[in-house]
Amino acid sequence: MEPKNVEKVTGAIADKYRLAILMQLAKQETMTSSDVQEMTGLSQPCVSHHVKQLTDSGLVDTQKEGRNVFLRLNKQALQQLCDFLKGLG
Amino acid sequence: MEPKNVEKVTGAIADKYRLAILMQLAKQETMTSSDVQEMTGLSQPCVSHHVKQLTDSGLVDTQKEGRNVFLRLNKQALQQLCDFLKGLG
DNA sequence: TCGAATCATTTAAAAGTTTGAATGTATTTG
DNA sequence: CAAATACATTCAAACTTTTAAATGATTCGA
Repeated sequence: MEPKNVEKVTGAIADKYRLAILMQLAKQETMTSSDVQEMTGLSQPCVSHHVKQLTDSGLVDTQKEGRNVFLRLNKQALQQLCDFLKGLG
Repeated sequence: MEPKNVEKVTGAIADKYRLAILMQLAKQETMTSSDVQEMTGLSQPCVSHHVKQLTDSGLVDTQKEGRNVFLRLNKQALQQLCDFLKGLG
């Protein structure tokens, strides 16, 4: 993984709410933006913004079905970050 | 590693200059703040600020010798972050 | 001891992030 | 079709981070 991408991915993780989303997706496989809204208590536009950061970073994939957007962890992206960190240590 | 700490550590990584410092420490074992200043071209106070973020996060240990501060990667902290990420994926 | 070197802190400006209200689009339900 | 639901986008305010100038402390060398 390129440093520029590491910067982006770690930046995506480095937020209370986004980390909570990632942790929930680790337990739960998928959730919708509405689920996130309920879980966090954030406004819908704010959730939309956080979800965008997660998808832009590659950590989360989305799949639109009807009105809903389903989020899913991208385990490969996580693995790639892990590999980069191992390369450092 | 606690989520709160993950947030802090990933936040410490998520910067161009701080990531460059970490990558250099992966190659070079130790460097001083002056070395960082030279490497990055940043002002001395700015370097001091970034180094503080890295040490506060636990990713970097410092050792003062005379006028110099020697930086060193904390591999255990890196490993702990890695373990957390593995737990997600 | 004097001057230079290394680093920390304070302060303030510039840049970036986070947030929600308002609004818009698309989809489902009655 | 009208109303409701799910989500995106635009905008502006609040907040945080990044940056360097100014200053101060400590250490080393001549």
